[in-house]
Amino acid sequence: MNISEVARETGLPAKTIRYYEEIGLIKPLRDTNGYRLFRVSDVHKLAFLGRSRALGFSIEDCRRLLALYEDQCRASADVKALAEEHLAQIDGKIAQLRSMQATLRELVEECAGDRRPDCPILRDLAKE
Amino acid sequence: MNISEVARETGLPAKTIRYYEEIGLIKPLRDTNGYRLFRVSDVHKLAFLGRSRALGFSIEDCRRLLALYEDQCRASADVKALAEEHLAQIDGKIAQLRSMQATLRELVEECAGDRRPDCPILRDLAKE
DNA sequence: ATGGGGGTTCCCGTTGCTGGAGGGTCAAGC
DNA sequence: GCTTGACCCTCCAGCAACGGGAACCCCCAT
Repeated sequence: MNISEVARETGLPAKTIRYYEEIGLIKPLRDTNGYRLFRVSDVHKLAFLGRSRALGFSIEDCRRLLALYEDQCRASADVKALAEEHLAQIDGKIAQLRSMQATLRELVEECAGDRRPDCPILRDLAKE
Repeated sequence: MNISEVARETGLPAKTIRYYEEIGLIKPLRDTNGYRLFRVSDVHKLAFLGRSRALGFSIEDCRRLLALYEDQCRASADVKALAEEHLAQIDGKIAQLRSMQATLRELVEECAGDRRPDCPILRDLAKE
């Protein structure tokens, strides 16, 4: 399988697939002409990576997840720990965004949004 | 005022202040020895930037907000539009994070987290 | 032979800084 | 006058996770 076919199957851009090879996440074979040659297992790994990334795991986390996936002797506790840590970070980010959202919503509601220069949003940003 | 004093007052790292000058957000004076010399208005702008950034506005948005702030003839509608657009992006990000959070929470709950290799998290990431 | 649609590498740009190297400046103490 | 330490300066590299584009190779059909 060549790269564009793999891209179609996994939904990942070819650029991303090349990048994943560059950083050692996959190691496709090479054809005599220099083209990458993907095995089914490579495609499988790429799909795994795509789903891990879609859940917001960092590349380094994905690397660890992939290693655990390939290790038949893994302990599910290790996977769970990784996922829980990531979940905690997501929780934190959501909290932060919600705080911004709340503040902004208030300010936007207070703002007349007309031609006059007076604006509670700017006033808040400039306060003190 | 020199940079470390401004850093203390605004809560921004000196590096960040230099960076903001580099990209043209502020234009402090220079002392004869080459040191930056900050006016009260510079400090004020930096505080404004700090609060805008804390609300999640991008640097370019901050630049626009600052321009609106300085423009006595601005229309509050312009500020409101900017804020609403940003708010919409925050809403989108929260939605995305919540979807990740929901999926991850489910998977984490299903996972035994013991020494056995069987793991629903990995199974989900590898599915199909 | 030529054209079009693959593939390849390499390098720069993104966002918003942060860290560090290498060097000038200033105020205090001896 | 000299040193020491705490400032300040500029410039360069790097982070995450790619994306865009140049310059070039390869293969197949007409």
